[in-house]
Amino acid sequence: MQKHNGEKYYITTPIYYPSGNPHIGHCYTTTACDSIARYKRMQGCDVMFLTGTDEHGQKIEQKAAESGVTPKQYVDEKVDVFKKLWSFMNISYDRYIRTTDDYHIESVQKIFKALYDKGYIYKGEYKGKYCTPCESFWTESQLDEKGCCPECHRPVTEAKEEAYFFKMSPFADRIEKLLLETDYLRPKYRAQELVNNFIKTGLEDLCVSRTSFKWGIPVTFDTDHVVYVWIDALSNYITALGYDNGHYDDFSKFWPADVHMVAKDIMRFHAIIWPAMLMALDLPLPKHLAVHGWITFNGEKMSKSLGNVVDPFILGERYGADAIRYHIMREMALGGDVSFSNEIMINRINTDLANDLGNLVSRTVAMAEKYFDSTLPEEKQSGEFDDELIAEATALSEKVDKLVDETQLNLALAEIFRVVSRANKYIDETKPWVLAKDEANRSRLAAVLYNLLETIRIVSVLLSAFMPTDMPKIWKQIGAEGDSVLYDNTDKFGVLPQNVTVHKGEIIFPRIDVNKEIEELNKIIGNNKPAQADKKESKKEAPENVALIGIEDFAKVELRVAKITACEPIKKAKKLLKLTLDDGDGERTVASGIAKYYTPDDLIGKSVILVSNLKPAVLCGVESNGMILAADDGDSVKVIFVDNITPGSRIR
RNA sequence: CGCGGAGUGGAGCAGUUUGGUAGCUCGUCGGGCUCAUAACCCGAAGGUCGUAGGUUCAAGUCCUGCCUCCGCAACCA
Repeated sequence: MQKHNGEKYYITTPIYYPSGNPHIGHCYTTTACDSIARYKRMQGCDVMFLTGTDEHGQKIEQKAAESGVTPKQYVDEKVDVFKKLWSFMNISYDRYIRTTDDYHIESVQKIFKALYDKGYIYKGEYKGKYCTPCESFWTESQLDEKGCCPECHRPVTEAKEEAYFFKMSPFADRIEKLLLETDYLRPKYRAQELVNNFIKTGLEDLCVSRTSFKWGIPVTFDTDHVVYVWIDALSNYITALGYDNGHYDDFSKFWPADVHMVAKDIMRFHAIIWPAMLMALDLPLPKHLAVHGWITFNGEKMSKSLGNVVDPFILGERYGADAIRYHIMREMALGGDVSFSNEIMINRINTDLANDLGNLVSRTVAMAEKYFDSTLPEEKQSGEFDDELIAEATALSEKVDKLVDETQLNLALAEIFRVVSRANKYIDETKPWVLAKDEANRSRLAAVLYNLLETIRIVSVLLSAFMPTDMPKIWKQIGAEGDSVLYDNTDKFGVLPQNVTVHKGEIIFPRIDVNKEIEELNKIIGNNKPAQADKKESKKEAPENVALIGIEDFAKVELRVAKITACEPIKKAKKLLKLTLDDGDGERTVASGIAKYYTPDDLIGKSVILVSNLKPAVLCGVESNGMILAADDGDSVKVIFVDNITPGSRIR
């Protein structure tokens, strides 16, 4: 049992990018933080729980333009949706930061200037391709086969601009130590990967300003520039406390943060860039970075573009916000991904909440009502099995404390439900319905029911951090109120009055009919057929979506027959083969992503169709001059061979 | 040989640090109970712990090779 008298505790979610509506993934991070925040408050901590939205950037600018509103109007609308969801999910954030808030803007400008004055920020030039929807710069070589964004496969725009850069290299050693030698990163096993990929290879300086769009925080001393995402977004964790602004005055109290919780896709920024920024500012580092995986839907990564986003509003409406909160926290282990499906969720709700916990409350309260007219008599008689139940119940809070501190919420919930199971077993052991048959057992029966009510009290108080809406309903039924529902009494037994009165009420977690429910959900959501089927279909449909072109467009592509004279794998690449071709005029080198399907021996001596006027590109260190044609059905790739014709022949 | 992680009963996972009866949840089958939301409790079946070697009295656990999968990085011109 931990008791904290006003000790500070600072926990944050990332600030979310409101270019679309929130989904179940946002819900996970936020409810996990909320549960920890609530738990810490129960323990007596002075908690600051921060969430918010990251509202700048080109993508927002464009989305707004598409909708015919100003960027500010656009984000205002989205922020409303986020806040509505958090209210719906019963999220108890203490502060909500928007990067468009005046005080944040003020701080960011000061931080930028401070870093510049210290010499950590300098002016340089940025060259690259920019994908607006993904808000990402790519180098030429990173683009996909169509020259589009490697993530979303939409067109990119050429970008070359004057930009400010943040020097990362001075902090490399300290960051490496932070990752490898401290318990900053959770889970730790990702540290090695980060160090090898980003630090050992030399930390590249970070581009921290842009001139290509306007929707951002202006750099005060060079107003053509706006601050690019890093310094704007990451610094929210300190500006929200009042760092370098007069709006709040909590920085000295709450910084450093106890936990930043993030999903693995932004781990890198929080594991490397954010510490570097803090080091540059001479500020203490946060204590922990808790990284969780993704919620995958029927095995597919959830993403807006794939259209398999689970709408938390729909689910919450059907099963209750607490059931959703419980499910995602019970399933998600620190670090790993978790597969989400309606079936898994409904089963989880049925087994744990309806069968085990809900039914435990229901049968206990029903017996108290039936045998004692709802009010237990004062006289109790202890007996066999009591000690074990009491020992497990009173030992629970200490275990949960530890696991919450380690941000292992799934394990904390498992511990709690172990005690729920123990209580159900206790009923079988003590057989109250048998005791009830003989008036002589009256005081023993009373003790059994009292022990059950106490166990339920302890369990439900600890669970109230995770399920804040439904646990008070249980308290009402078991007659718990006031001090008895305090965290401080979760390690004590005998807190409820001896003559406690129960109030039989509605079923708190109704059982859900799995088949019926899934059917209805599918009707509502509509598009969640098995992911495999979807994939195949969309691939087949793709050609129909391509716009018609005229012959003049086709004429731009020069196709020729070329003979493969030599072929070897490219060392650094998994998918690439380096082909040496005779195109009729001479030799050229082409890299082709067919290493999975062909060996060099399969290819040497054969003739293929070459796109001969393709711009050269460097792939894995090999300059590729053109591409060869191959058919791709998603599962395999077949190169198109041409027999018995002279290399260099035009194809029309 | 780019870096890292993982392969354990039908499914999902622990256990590997500090070798010594292979454990949990769900599912399946059988039994018990009837207070309860057809819920609860007990029991059983089912694993040569990816593979081939090695160290050892003893290996899921340590060592080596190989196979497969995943993540990151890097490329499917």
